[in-house]
Amino acid sequence: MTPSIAALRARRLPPRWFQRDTELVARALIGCALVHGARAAMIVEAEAYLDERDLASHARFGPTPRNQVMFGPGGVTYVYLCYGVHEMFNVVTGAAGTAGAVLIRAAAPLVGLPEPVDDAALRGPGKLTRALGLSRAHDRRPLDDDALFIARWRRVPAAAIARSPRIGVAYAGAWAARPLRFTLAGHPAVSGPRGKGRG
DNA sequence: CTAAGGATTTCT
DNA sequence: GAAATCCTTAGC
Repeated sequence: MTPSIAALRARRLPPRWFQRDTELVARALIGCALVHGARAAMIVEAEAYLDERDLASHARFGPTPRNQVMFGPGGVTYVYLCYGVHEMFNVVTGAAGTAGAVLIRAAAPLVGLPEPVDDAALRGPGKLTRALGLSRAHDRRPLDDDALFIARWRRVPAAAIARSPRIGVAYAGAWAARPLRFTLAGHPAVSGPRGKGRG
């Protein structure tokens, strides 16, 4: 079943939707559609990155030129380059003055993706941004934009969502173990460990 | 397993 | 300024 971009636009989530607790938003993003231009994909994996206390978060050093948007109000993008190679797409969360963002790590193809499309095409944060045509050019953009937004799509029951430690943050001490990664359990597009379920 | 790759942040 | 670090991926 493939939705139209127009139908997704009608279901667009407003800025206020993102201006809530980061962990709550990360979980609620599973099953939503990330839309850029004519391309859309269903989010199946997302990680919460919290405020200054979270030693895995970019916010851990306080506001800097790069991460400053994390300290503003939710509902805007935060895109940065990692390992000199990969663009990482995040959504800023929470109220102004409280740092927080959610990293979108994997999605399942919905519409408009360049062929061939398979589950691996958007599995992993770097591949996801490449497939959707997102880059740092899209940093700090409002998410209620006509061409870049997130829409309510599939309703996901609580039992279908798995929690696990975040990927690639082993340096963060005790924070590395916290279950701030949310996945659609067993979905083939989820990167790394796929959580509970048959897979 | 490791190299690539460029920017960010923290050090001297 | 210099050096270490980094929310990864593809390719030996």
